[in-house]
Amino acid sequence: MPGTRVTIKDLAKRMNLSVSTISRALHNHPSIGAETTKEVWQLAKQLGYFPNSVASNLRRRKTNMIGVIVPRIDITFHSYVISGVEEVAYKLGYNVTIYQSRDSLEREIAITSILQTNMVAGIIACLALETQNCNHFSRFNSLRVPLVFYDRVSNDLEASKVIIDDFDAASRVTQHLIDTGCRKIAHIAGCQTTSIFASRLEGYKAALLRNNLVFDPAMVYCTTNLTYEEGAKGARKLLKLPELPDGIFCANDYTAIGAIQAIKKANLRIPDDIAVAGFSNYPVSTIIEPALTTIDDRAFEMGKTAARMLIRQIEERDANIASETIVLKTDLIIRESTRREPVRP
Amino acid sequence: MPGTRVTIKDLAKRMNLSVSTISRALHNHPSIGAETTKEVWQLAKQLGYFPNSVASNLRRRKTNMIGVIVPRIDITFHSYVISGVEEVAYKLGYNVTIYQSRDSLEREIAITSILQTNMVAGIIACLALETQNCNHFSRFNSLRVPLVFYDRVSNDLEASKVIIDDFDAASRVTQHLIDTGCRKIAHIAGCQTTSIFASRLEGYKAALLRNNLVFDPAMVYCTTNLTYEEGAKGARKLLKLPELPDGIFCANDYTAIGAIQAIKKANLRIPDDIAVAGFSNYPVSTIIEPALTTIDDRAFEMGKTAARMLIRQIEERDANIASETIVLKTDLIIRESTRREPVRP
DNA sequence: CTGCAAAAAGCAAACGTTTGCGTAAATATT
DNA sequence: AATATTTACGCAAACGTTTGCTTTTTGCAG
Repeated sequence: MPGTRVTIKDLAKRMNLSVSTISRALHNHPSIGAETTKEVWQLAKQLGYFPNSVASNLRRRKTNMIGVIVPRIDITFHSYVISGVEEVAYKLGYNVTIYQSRDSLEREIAITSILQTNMVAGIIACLALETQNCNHFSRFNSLRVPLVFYDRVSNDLEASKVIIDDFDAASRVTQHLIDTGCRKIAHIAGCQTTSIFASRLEGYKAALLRNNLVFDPAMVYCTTNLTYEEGAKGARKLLKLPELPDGIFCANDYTAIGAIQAIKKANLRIPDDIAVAGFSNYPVSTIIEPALTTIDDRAFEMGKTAARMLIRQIEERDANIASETIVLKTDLIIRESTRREPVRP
Repeated sequence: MPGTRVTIKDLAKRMNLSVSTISRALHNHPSIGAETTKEVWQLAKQLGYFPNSVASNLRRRKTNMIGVIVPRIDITFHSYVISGVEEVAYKLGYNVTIYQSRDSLEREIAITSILQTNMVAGIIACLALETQNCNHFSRFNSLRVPLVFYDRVSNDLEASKVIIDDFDAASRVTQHLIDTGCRKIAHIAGCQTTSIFASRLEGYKAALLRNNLVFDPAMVYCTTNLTYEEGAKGARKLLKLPELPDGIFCANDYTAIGAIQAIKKANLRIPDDIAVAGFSNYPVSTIIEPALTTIDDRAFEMGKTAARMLIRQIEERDANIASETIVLKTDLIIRESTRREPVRP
């Protein structure tokens, strides 16, 4: 950034003061006279002085940059999280720099190096699907850079987490399906090496067992990426089963919507023939017909919480805070896709 | 970032070389012996050395940080743009820092100050709705920080732009509606102080006139924020007109979807009674029923283009590139919401 | 051996702040 | 009036790199 930037030195020369005095004045340090301080501020404004934060960062040996690693920015969930992070970061004087792992472990590792090089003050991350172990994050422990995971978290690493109770949420959705009369409930599941998706499967299982329903592995369709297409594919497969399911719990809203479209194309009624529930409460879940029953996963809230937690850890680093885990409450949002009419005789 | 970071000095001491030699070796400078260079790299890896980019940035007087200002991250369009920006920035060795103006001028101004303080290498921005004049961006001209606007751009400022031809796109959609037999076409318009939305209105008008259809101001419903709710509200209002429209062109997909839902609630058929077209080609436009005819605005492409353009300007700054404008091609995507059956006799 | 060019490495300043410590003048305390 | 205290400011080093210039070392022809 060339072009002639005005620096503290320029102000010092102009006022016949030392740079240290200027610096202190600009920070309203008490040891500088009120009059002087005022004049410095005036001149600074007049000359269009802007502090150079990279110099400041170097000297102070810390930045106020928060590094965020998301799988993909353009997935609704993550864009909401980022929005929340940016919101609180901005208010507390932090900057946010963003990287997409695109669910690639290799890229995630490269990003951690970049973050270290850039001296970020703290990190918020959602693990890539490919990521099994988190050695590449462990360096931040020794560097004393706080680290907060959200949603897809690591258990083999000392770090803070903001999550929802996927097991509980999944179990509640499933229970809801049972309550509306479903007896043969299928599940379109996410990548089972990722704990949140494994938990959703477990929650589903638990609800079945709790209600004395059999758990049939054939009723579970596993996908790696939870897209519309995968949802539709899963539904088509489930519809070919000898015994048709009367309810489907999908691991996210995208697959649920794909499933709904496939089911409608097969000329089956939702929810009368098959009830469908999703997970995340994306805006699109109110657009699809019938509107989708789903779990609100509090994405924006999750971003804000992660940022607040991280910043607290950054600022109280001396206090040596133990890592903490926050579990956000989720809401079951009931809409038409599971609102079964009482069967007419 | 305390914790003991290993620096160039540490390497120098360990190898009995000067820091300058180490620095040059790490940059594979030819004036350092091949053997030495190799050993330096080895030791660096062994000791876990990572360059400190803030020191480097200070010395080189430039960063490789690209500042991005978006109205909101969680709007589909912008999240795609950001994704594109991040994608090319990552590949070319740049970092991306993101700020939301939330369509507030005040906040946008504050953000420009932050960016200056942070010595960003270049800026990509989409103007806030509130922004009428761009004085707060002009400082980057004198600082010689390249600036690329996308989508909502400023005309009263020397800066590069990546846009689509809103007038042309709108005119094509409207023509399409006319071609399918619509004769009384309404328009749900965006904030008219924003040029892209004004252009869309103009394009709509132009298509009408070109086809000898009257332009009726009563057929235009203006909104400030193009939300689902506003779309529904606009549609309800249009449905109360003495003469019902037989087609509606909406300034974006959100309003189009709101309109579709309102029209369906009013028990009118789409497209038979009223055809509806949107703008942006959000994923949700394939979810709504009937699927929405719309303009693909190439959001991801726009982000990539803006980033490439910006980085070129950053790196060829000496060349003193004049600001340039790139107009991306748009596609008219025809779906069920305008696909009228030939009227049966 | 000498001289000389090329190769390899070192010196030291600079980037713009921050900050511990020191000091002079102004004020307060006996 | 002499000492102690406070107030207001300056000095200079440091943060970790980069880089123009200088110096040393090496290789080699004369």
